[in-house]
Formats: sequence, structure tokens, C-alpha cells
Amino acid sequence: MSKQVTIKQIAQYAGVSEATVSRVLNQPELVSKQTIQKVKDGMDELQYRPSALAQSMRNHTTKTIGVVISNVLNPFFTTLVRGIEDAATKRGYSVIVCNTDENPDKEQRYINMLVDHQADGIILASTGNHANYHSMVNDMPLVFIDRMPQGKDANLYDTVLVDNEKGSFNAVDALIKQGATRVNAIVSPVATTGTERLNGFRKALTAHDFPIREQDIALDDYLGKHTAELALNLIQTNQCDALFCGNNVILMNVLKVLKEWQIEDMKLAVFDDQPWFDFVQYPIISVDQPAYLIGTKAFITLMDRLANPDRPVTHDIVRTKLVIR
Amino acid sequence: MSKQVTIKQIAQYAGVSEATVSRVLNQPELVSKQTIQKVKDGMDELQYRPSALAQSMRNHTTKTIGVVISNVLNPFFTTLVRGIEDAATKRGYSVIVCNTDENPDKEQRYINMLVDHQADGIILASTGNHANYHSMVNDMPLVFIDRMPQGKDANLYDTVLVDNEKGSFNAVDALIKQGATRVNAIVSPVATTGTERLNGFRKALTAHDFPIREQDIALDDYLGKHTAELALNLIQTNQCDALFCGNNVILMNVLKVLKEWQIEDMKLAVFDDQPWFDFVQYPIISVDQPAYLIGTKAFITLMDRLANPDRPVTHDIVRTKLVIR
DNA sequence: CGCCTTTATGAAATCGATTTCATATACAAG
DNA sequence: CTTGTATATGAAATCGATTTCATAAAGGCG
Repeated sequence: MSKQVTIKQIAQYAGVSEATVSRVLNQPELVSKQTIQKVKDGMDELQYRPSALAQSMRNHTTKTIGVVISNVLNPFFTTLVRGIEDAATKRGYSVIVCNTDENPDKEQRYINMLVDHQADGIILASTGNHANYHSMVNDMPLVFIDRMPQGKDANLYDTVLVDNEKGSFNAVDALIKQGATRVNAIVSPVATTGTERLNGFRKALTAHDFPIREQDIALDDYLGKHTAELALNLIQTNQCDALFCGNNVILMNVLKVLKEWQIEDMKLAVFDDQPWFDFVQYPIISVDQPAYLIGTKAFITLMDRLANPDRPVTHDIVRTKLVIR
Repeated sequence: MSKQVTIKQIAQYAGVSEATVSRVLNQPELVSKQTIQKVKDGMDELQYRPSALAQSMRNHTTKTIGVVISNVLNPFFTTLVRGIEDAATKRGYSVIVCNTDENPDKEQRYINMLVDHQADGIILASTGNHANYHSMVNDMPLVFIDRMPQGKDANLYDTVLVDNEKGSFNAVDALIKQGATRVNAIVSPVATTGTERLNGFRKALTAHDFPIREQDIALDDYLGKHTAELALNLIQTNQCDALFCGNNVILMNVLKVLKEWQIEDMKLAVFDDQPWFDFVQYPIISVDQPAYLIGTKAFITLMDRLANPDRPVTHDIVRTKLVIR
């Protein structure tokens, strides 16, 4: 702080103007060999590092992007974030991560913050409750991940999503093929993913001529406060022998119930895969989403958009993989 | 980008100087009621948001901190980061997360980047290979977490750590009390934590009059490429009946080996606790670190330091909790 | 009514870079 | 020796805010 070395001091040291110092960094071909040397000596001597702040100010680019997700504690998002960060770092970008906890107000605040900081773009797993993103971000590029954007601006933006319906279909289909006779579901109604996963669930039942009973479906709240209760209710009143969980958080809560009530016989399927599923006593069927890949793809999409703001909107759907245990 | 509304336009709209607009935001008591109203109308009308960049430039504070950890994919660090972010958000700070993958060069680059961006401070889980942090960060406040700083600058900085030795001691002690007759260990030699955890392991053995055999100890590399191999080797050649794992990543790899080789009888203990340990067929003994708390404490320590740069260095050690299953 | 203090405001400097425009020197061609 | 063209450099404007300093108007007091 006190010791911040500026371009001015380098100029002074080398006996040249600030413009020349700047040129040494940005267009050295315009500067004579000897001057370059003098300036570089000064930079080494004084340990000069240009202020990224001042550069951003002048250049109108911060080399920073925002990532707005619901929660880094969810390993799906963590992996996704890591994918983004690795890609970003390679291209000299920094990443600011924001957790919305599925709270639209928080999402709003974070987006404002990112706009204020002039992030070059935002990658967003939307809570889905903002009608008008465009007015919020003011031409800043936005890439939607994981959840479909909603509202009238929806088709203005690039997306990188997974095929929730198909993934869920496959998982439930596998449950039934493994002999399940009554499959229940717990999904989170947050954003678009819950609905789509439920559609897959329904279609799989139908494909096997199973009746669709609404009491076989429970809608979880995001925070998971009542998941255990809901699960227990399904299990006890419906006597189901298989449960489809809409995400890894739900599965975790279901496992708690099973353990607590010592329920040994239950077929489980879940959207999203985690390494530790291998070690659980139940043979968990899971839909593996390429979270890391979604991250890198989203970043690349964002870069493309920055390079070419007027190119047509892209909608990328990445493939899921069914894991049967 | 194109539409960025500046203070100038508000000034124009309200027919006042830029200084006055700025005062409306920062010292409204100096401005007359009517003028405030005019200016605020302008802000609403044009949807003005001050450029955080320009403010940072002028105020020499970015309201941004850096968090440098080895890997967000490690749930311990994720939880820690979440603790930091929640605390930071409450105080209006943004967080930039950086993954070093235990690579000192990456650490170096990220710290440089944060210095360039004039972060207000850094929270750092050091790889431990930098002799001279002070020359790198140039008076920027630094809080070390998880790992002890090393080198000659070590005692210049605030720390928030856990008692690795005691935690490990308790875990190994518990293994033995559960009947283990030969306990082996796999730890990561990265940073200071590995050594400390190993010390705890040794002391526990000694306390029970167990001999300490060096072939009972394996040093893992961080990336975990050879963990499985090492584990298998310990198990097969030493015929151990209990394994102490230095962190959750190591445990995961050990579980893979046990599963692959269908080894059912193995007592396990691990430093760090994860929710899913509850569902694994082995009754895992774990040392629960309050990761979230470490995060919030680190952030608060950083804020204290910023508020009072000359206050004495603090060394906070948070308590671990033994979880026996 | 003249002087002094408050109150309200603006002009200009500043933060640390980049870039445009002007200028000075060196060298080549006529 | 003059003119023209590269080549190398600096002065000043700029990015969008904040703050100091100066000043003008308004109000209080003897």
C-alpha cells in the first residue's frame, strides 16, 4: 500500500516520460533498444507491477468474470467452478464466485455487484426469478448454465445445459429394469431443472406402463429442511421400493433417513454423480453430469461472445452418462 | 459497456457539478435537500451505478480479498471458502478464489495477480515453499490458514490453524482403543499439516507402547496418483488392521483399494470429516475440523488487521472434534 | 447596515495507467 | 544543401470517481 510503485517512478528512474514506459510494456517495437533497457532496469530495480486497476479503468476491461451459482458447498457446482477457473486462468482471467442460496435477492445483489465492478461477463445458474436480465446487466455478456433462463429475455442469451429429461428417464428406467415395482421421486422445484427431471421420471413410468400417482412425488425445498420428512412419508405411506432423487443433496438426506430407520431394501437413483457413491452400501444409480466440462464450455462460450458480441446465440447441451452400480 | 452511465451524466441531468453528485452519495449532509432530490431523480432516471473501479482507483481500496487454497474440489476447502464468503459478503467484500494445486509457482502467480489487482488482503493456505512472503505482497495483509507459514517471515503474520497433532493423536488413540493391533498411516507431506499429523500418530502409538516402525508410514503425493498403490503395499506387506489417513482425499483413495480388493476388515481413521462418512460400510473415525469457522475467523482476523495494521500478530487455534462411528 | 459565520456549490487536482497528437532528430534521396 | 520520411519521444487528454480549496450566497449579530 504505502510502497506502491507507479509508472511515474519508473519514468523518473529511467529519465523518460510515462508514455515511453507504457510503450515498453505494450508496444516495445516503438521504443529504441537502449531506452527499453533503461526502463526494464528500472522496473526490475523498483519491482514495478502495473496496477491492474488503472489498466482496467483505461482499457475498459477488467479480465474478471463473475460466476453466480447457488452454493459452492454443492460438489456439482464446485466442480463446475473449477472447470471455469482453470479455463479462465489459462486466458488470464480472474473469477469471482457468488453463492445465491437460491435466493433471488442475493442473485440480484451479486449481479449488481458484478456490474459495478465491470466484470467482463457473468456465468449464471439462475434462480429463475428475474424477468428482465438485460436491464440488470446492461449489455454485459451472460452465459446461463445448469438452468434455463426464463422470462422475456430468455432467448437472448447463450446457454450450456444438460438434458435433464433424458438423464432422469434413463435413471428411472434403470431402476425399473432392476426390478423396482413402485418408484417414487423427490425433486427440488427450483429453477427449470426440477420440472425437467420430473418429466423424465414421468415418461419413464409411462414407458413401463406404470401409473403416475401424484402422491408418489414430493417437492423438496432447496434448503433440505424437510427432505427427510418427505422421504419418510413416501417410504412409509407408499411402500415404494425405489426412490429417484433430483440431486445429490436430496440423496444425502434420503440416506440419512434410511440409515436412521434402518431401511435396508431401497433402490436408489439420483441426478448427479459423486465419487463416494461407490462406497455406500446401496447400489446407487446415478446420472453423471460433466460438471467440469460445463464449466469450461461456459467460459469458452463467454469468451466467444466477448470476441464477437453479435454472433448468434448458442445453446449447448452436454451429454449425461448413466452410472449403474 | 456502451451504456455505462457516469457521474458526469448525472451532473448534467441535474444541472450540478460532478462534485455535488459525489457528495450526494458520500456526504449528503453537505448538500441541500432540493439538490439531493434532483440528483437522486437523475440517478433513478438514468439507472446510475458508480463504477467500483473508479472508486477503488481513487480510494485505494477495492473491497476485494483473495483466497488462495490448494483446491476447491476438496470439500474441506470448499467449506472454508464458504465461511469466508459469507463473512465477506456481509461486510461488502468480494472474494477471488485461487487454486494452487499445491504448486508453488501457481501460488506465486496468484499472489502476484492479487497484488496487481490491489486486493485489500489475502487469506492463504500456503504450499509452504516461499521464503519471503513479505517481499511478494508488499505490506498487504496476509492471514495464513490451515498451514503454518514457514521461512523467516513466518511470525509476521496472523494465523488461524487447527491442532493437527492433538486431533491425530485422538484419532489414532481411538483406533487402538477399538482394538487395532497394528496401525499404519498415509499422510501427505505437503506443508506443515502432514508432519504435525504424523507426530500425533507417533505419539498415540507411543502412548500405547506400540513400536514405531517407519515402514508403517507412507508419504503420499498431493495429487493422489500413487495413494492406492501405497495403501495396498501397507496392507499387504504389514498386515495392518487399521489405517490412519492424513486427509479426506487419501481416505477416498484408500476406500477405492479396499473395495477393489474386497478387504472388509479394516479400521479407518481420517483427519477431516465429511457427511458421507456416515454411509460408508466401514465405521470411519474422523477428526472434524470446523472449516466454516476457520473461514469466518480468518476473514475477521483480516478485517481486524486492516482496521489496525500495527496491532500484534494473532495465532488462533481452533478446536477439532473426534467423531467415532 | 456592515461584518462574520454557515451553508451550498464548483473548478481543478488526483488516483495510475494508455493513447493521440505533435515534435525533434536522423538519415535518405534529389 | 534542401526536402521528405522514418524513428523516437514527450505533453496532454482520458477513463470515472473523490476531495481540497476557493467562492458565492444566505443568515446572524451588534
